[in-house]
Amino acid sequence: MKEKIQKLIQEVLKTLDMEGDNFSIEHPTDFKNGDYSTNVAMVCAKQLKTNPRDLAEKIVTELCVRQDLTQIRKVEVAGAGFINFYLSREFFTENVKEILNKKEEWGKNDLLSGKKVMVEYTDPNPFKPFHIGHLMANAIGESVSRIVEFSGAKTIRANYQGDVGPHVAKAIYGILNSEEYKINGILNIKGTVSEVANWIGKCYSEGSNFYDTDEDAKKEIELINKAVYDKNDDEINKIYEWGRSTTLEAFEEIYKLLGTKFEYYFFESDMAKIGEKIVKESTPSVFTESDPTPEQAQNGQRGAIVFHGEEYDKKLHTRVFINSQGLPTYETKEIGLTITKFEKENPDISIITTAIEQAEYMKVVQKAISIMHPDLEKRMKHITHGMMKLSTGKMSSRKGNVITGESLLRDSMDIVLEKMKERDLSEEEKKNISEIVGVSALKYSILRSSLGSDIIYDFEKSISFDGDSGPYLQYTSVRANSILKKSEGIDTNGKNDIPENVTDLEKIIYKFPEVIEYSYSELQPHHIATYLIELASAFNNFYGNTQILVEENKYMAYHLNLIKAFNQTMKNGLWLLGIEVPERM
RNA sequence: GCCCUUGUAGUUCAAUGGAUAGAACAGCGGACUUCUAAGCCGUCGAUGUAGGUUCGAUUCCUACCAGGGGCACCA
Repeated sequence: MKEKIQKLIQEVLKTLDMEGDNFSIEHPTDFKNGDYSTNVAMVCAKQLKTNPRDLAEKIVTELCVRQDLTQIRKVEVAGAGFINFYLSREFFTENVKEILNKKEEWGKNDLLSGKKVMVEYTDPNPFKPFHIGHLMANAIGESVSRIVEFSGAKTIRANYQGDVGPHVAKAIYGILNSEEYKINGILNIKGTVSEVANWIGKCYSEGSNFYDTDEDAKKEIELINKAVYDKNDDEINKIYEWGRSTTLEAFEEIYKLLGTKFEYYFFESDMAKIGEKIVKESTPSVFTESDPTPEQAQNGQRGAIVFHGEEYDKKLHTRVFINSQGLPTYETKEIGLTITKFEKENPDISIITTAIEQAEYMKVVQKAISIMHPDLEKRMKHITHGMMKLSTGKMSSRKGNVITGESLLRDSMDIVLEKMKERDLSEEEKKNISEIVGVSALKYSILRSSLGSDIIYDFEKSISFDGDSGPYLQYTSVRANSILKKSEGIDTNGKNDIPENVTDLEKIIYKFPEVIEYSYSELQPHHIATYLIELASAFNNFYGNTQILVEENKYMAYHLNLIKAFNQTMKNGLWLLGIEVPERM
């Protein structure tokens, strides 16, 4: 429709002997001002030095003599010179039909058709807890993956995990010094995968404490680190393999709960070597070896291999890629990872999701890569998330543990279960619903605001499910489902009239595809979240003020179709946020 | 010190240079013996400060104030 109006205006401009393509067509915030609105007269009036309102009148007159104004009921000049378009009843009726036909396809676009997009997100580290930041990255990455998919791309989901490095050695040190291990080795560690993974996470933080406070422990951890790398100690190898696979398995359980499935798992241990080779080959052309400090020189060390970002863009800075001990840093691994992705899948776009602290660093790394491969510069995108802060200020979960991503999820689910106590549902059903709704409460809290900003997670409010929340959206859909189910046996013969008035609900539903396009172009899932709240609110208003399943409702057939169309839109929209809709709740 | 980023209602968030700055929560006030009240309706209430560009600025530019992040061998 937007394209159609745009074309119409351009034709009119031509007949009026004017030019201009920098005008915009948008939806007025208030329905009173029409369904579409353009500022073309205001933009053009300046060049012509005429009054914008007069010009607008002229354009409208010209528009109205045209034959192809189907689906437009009225065109009007308003305000400072806006031209407002009012869509006809037929347009909205057709739109409902279109949605019922398209079903899961409703809202898709072809902005990326034939393209391949790789999205990397979550990136937890084996041996460390899956914390809240990983939860955020997962929610965002999954949503972005789906938005990209809805735009016609083949989406490839990737996860990048740090399976070597000091954190692993700290965890192993913690395990070696734990009571449980001392008694009977790792076989003595009992519990579910998730419990064992939590225990390993605890060993990590204990090991980490020792590293910071105890010189002997620090030395020992450095030896373990080397042993992990060299694989020359049987006992350490055994613990390493066991710990790595246990924590990875625990992550999989969380992904399942969250509704994510990765095609690729990349590991730092593999990327280090690849990156190192690339960096060394590009020294000194891209990277430079800095002079060693006097201290380093005394130890017989060389300078670090660095990249001077500021030489290419003064907003960038210098970063070390290979340190003076000859070890590759994270930057180098990132290069290895990026190049590996392009070699394996050659995606048209490669999106990475990380915490916002990495924003400046990533710019430098991506600059270094684009100097070696100029064609990749425009294909790499980095999106970030802020920190999740808990408004209550509490740092431990209901069960008294440190708040990990998983404990936050479990708490959400527990509260939902509690709320459903009174509902007439089986225990099995309640459990399933509490999982879906608990995940939704969290995901929505993360996705409702724009990327990069911190999120204040209010336990009480987010789980209260009022208003601006995931469960509110789900509940709205469940109500729609419920009425559709009840209507199944009802005969709608003689109730096929189409109402003359168009509801706000219909005026919102048809915008869905535009919202997705916009959300994709900005890589911002929150536009969808905002839209769905508006949609749900319009539905609840309709539902609350319309008696549908009553004998005297002669619009029943249309109303039921409208509800179906709403429900399809809500379902597709929630899918884009990675949220499922329960049958009942 | 330099670079990036954010300041919107009591609180948590929206707003592709457009019309009367939109929600939710909290507060206050309603309706319903109707299809799920986790709902609906009404009401109170906000653009950090000072300039500039523009027909029009929450949005762009400059300065200041206040938060967050980053700036060489961590990830």
